[in-house]
Amino acid sequence: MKRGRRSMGRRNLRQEILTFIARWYHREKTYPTVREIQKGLKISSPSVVDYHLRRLEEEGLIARVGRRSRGIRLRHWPDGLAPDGDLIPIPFLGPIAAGDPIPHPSAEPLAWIRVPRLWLASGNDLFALRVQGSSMIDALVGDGDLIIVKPTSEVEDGEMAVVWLMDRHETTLKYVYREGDHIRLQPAHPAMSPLYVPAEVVQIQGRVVQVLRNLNGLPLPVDQ
Amino acid sequence: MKRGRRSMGRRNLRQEILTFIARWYHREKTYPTVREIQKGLKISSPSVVDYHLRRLEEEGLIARVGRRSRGIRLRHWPDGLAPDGDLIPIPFLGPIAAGDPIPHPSAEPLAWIRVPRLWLASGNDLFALRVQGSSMIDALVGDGDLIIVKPTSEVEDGEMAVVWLMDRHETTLKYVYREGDHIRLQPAHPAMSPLYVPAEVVQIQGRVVQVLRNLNGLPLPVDQ
DNA sequence: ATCTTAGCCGAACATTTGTTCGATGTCAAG
DNA sequence: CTTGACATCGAACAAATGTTCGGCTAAGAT
Repeated sequence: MKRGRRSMGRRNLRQEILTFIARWYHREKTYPTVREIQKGLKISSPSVVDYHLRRLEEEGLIARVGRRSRGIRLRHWPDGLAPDGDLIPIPFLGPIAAGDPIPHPSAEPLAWIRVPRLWLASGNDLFALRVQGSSMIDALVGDGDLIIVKPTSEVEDGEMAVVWLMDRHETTLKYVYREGDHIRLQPAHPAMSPLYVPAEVVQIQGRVVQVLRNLNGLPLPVDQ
Repeated sequence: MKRGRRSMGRRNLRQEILTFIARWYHREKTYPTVREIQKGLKISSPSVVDYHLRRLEEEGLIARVGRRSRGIRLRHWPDGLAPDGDLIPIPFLGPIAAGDPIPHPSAEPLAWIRVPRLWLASGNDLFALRVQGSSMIDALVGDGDLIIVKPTSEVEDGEMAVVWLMDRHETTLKYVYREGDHIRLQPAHPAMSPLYVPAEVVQIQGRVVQVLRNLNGLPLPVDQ
């Protein structure tokens, strides 16, 4: 942006128009007209707005739909103003208890849960499970909590993993630390002591990405 | 000159219009005009559409915004067609630790967190806090967790409340049960024993509606 | 200096769009 | 049959909206 134009206190109308459109969309659930932009930003003439809209369209930041009213569409949303619409559906694979292995990630989902995309770094192959019973309470996960898991067989030290202990036939949630040929499984609850087990008996099933607990009475909407 | 519309299968135009609007909104990210509805449903005149829109407005199913173009708004979405877009912004009021009282609900929010509306029954005056330290671990709430609170001074027996203990100057999260002139404060952790305190020292600050824990590395997006 | 370019301005034009109006059709209840 | 409600129809008006046009300004390039 080496536009010489900026020297004196010039307003950056292009940017203002973009965020105006985004904010309008949030408030009104629809896009503004040219003249609504004009009034909102105290611009003298609709032609000025049109002028900038054409530029923004050339830059690919917006699109315009024919001659229709409210024909502006945002293609790239200003920071922090991306529309709500960004929920990603995550397959819900069922309940999980200490005694059971987790369902295979490719299993047929029983339902879908929608989570704001912003909350999740790794978007792709996540799945959700509902914890049954109090067996995972040392991970601060209670009965009925929903956990979102990224399936993987490798985790970094210090990440919370879904672990299958082959010797005990047991699924638990623990922070994982490699220590030589053993693995330290550290409960999230600070008062609980860690478990040291040989690496061979530990099968990492996935990384716990998120824990959701709803005390509404409502279940987290794992349906339709 | 009579045209069409025999007494055979009367169409339910009201309903058709509603779902047409919803589908249009999904496809176009904006609401249709009267004439777009007319063409889409092959209605002969815009006045017919207007007629039904008025009725739908009387029934409270839609709202219309002045004389503006595309001024229709759906108030009740037909089944299954509600837009994903339904995140509600909740004010984030700051950190909370055992030693501190919670911020006043009307305080200036430090940030906003967006939560799917479906997850929350009581929509209106919720706010979010970030738990600091491990002092609330007997509520299965760890350091860094985000809790969403509905401010109220009354809770039902068995609901998890944000409690201010006046005698100890302490905030905790407990399940609350009234027992005579005492109150039983029950930790979520089943191994922990309950606390019995006189009703006078208990100040209910709110009801805990939701607990969110993110193990991504990312903080839960608590930004504008 | 002149030229060029991005940006601004006001007015006008051409559609699109919301809304009104009087008339007609349909059907069930009285 | 008559009546009244609900629904439809075509046409038109008036407001809104998208778009164009000629001219203007300021600043950098030549």
